[in-house]
Amino acid sequence: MQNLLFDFISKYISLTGDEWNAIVSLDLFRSVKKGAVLLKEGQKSQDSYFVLKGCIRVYYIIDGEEKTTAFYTEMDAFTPHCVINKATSEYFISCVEDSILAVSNSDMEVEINSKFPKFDIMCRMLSEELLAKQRIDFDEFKTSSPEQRYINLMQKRPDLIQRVPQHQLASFLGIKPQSLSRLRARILEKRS
Amino acid sequence: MQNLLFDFISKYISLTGDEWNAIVSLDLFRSVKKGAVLLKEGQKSQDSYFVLKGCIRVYYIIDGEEKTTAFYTEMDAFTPHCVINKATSEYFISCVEDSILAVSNSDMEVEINSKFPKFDIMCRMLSEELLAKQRIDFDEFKTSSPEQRYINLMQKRPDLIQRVPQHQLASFLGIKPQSLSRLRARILEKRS
DNA sequence: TGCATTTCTTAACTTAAGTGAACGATTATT
DNA sequence: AATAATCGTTCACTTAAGTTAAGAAATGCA
Repeated sequence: MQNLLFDFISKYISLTGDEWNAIVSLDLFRSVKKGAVLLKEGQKSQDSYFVLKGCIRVYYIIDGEEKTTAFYTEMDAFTPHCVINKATSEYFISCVEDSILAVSNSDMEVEINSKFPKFDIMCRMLSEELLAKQRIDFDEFKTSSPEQRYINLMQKRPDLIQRVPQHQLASFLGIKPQSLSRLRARILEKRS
Repeated sequence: MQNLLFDFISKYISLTGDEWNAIVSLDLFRSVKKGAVLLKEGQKSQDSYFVLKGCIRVYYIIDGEEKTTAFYTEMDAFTPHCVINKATSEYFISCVEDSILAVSNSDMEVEINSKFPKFDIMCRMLSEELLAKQRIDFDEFKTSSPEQRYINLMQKRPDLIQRVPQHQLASFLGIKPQSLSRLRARILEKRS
C-alpha cells in the first residue's frame, strides 16, 4: 500500500532512501470506516489527504440538504480550503467506502519541507497541475448540459457511477436526484 | 504600476533588493490592446500572466460558438493549462480591455527559481491558495441556480457586470445570453 | 428475521432555461 | 456619413430541470 504513495511522489521528484524513510517515519497511514466524518463544517483542521484506497467526498449542508461537490479516489490528493486559509471549514468530508488514507498535517509538512526543500518543489508542481486540471473540469461543467456531464462522467470516471449513491452523484452533477433518474432513463431510451 | 506586482509578491514572501531587481530586469511588462488574442486553441505557449490593469478572458469555440469560462482582472495571476502539461491549448485567451500585464515564460521562472528558491515557495503558496479558492467557486457554481449565480456575481465581482459584454457573462454563468436578459428582468421585477 | 430508514424511480405539474426569430441600439468599417 | 456587423432585449414555443408525492427496492439495525 505504501508503494502507491511512493509511486505517486516519484511522478514529481526522485527520492533518496533517507527522504523516503523520513516520510514513512511520519506514520501517515489511516484506515477509515465507511460513513466516518473526517471534517465537519465549522471545524478547524490542518489535515491533508491522499487516498490510497477507497473514496472520500466533500459535501455541504444547505437548507438541511446534503450537496456533494467532489469525490476523491485512489491516487487523489486533497487539501481542504480551511487548511490553506486557516479558517473554519465551510464543508464536510466523509468516507464513501472503507478507505485507506495518508493523512498529513501542515506542521509535519513544514518540518519535512524545511529538511528536504525538494518537497516544496513537489507540492508546487502538484498544486499547479491540480489547479490547471480543475480549471478544465470547471470549464467543462460550465459549457455542458447535465446530460452531457453525465455522459462525460461515464467516460472519465465510470467507477464513480458504480461506487457512489445516485443522490450524491446528482448534486455532484449540479442537479436533483429525480432529474438524474430521468436523465438516465432518457439516455437508455436513446440507446435502444 | 510595478508597485502592484511588488505588493502582490510581498503577500507571500519578503523580497530583498537583489531579488526584486532580478524580477524587474526580466522586463515582464506588456501593454495589450482590447481584443488582442494572447493564446489560440491548438497553440503551444510557455507564458503565465499577471494582470496589473485591465481584463483578460478565457474562452472556447464549441460548435462555432464562443463560450467564455473565466475572467482575470487586476491582481489576478493565471497560468494556462497547456503551459503546465506542455500540450497544445484547448482554449483561447484574449483581452477584454486595453490591459497591462506581466508576462513570464517558464524558462524565466526556472531560472529565477533556481537562483532564488524563495520563489518556488511563493509559487507553491499561490497555487495552493488558488486551487482551494477555485474549489470553493466551483462548489458554489454547482450548488446554485443561474439566478443565484448572477446575484452572487453582483456581490463578489460587481465590476465584471459593468466591464464585460453580456453574452460573455452569460456563458461565464453557464447559460445563454437570452436567459441572462430574462433573468435580469426577473430580478428587477422582484426588486420593485 | 423483521422493522424502519434510506434510496431510487416514476409520475404529474410548475418553473426556468434553450431555441429561433425579430427588433432597435450600439459599434465598427468603409 | 452611410452601411454593415454585433449586441442586448423581447417574444413565442420547446425542452428539460425543479417540486411534490407516492411506491418499490435496498439497506441498516435491533
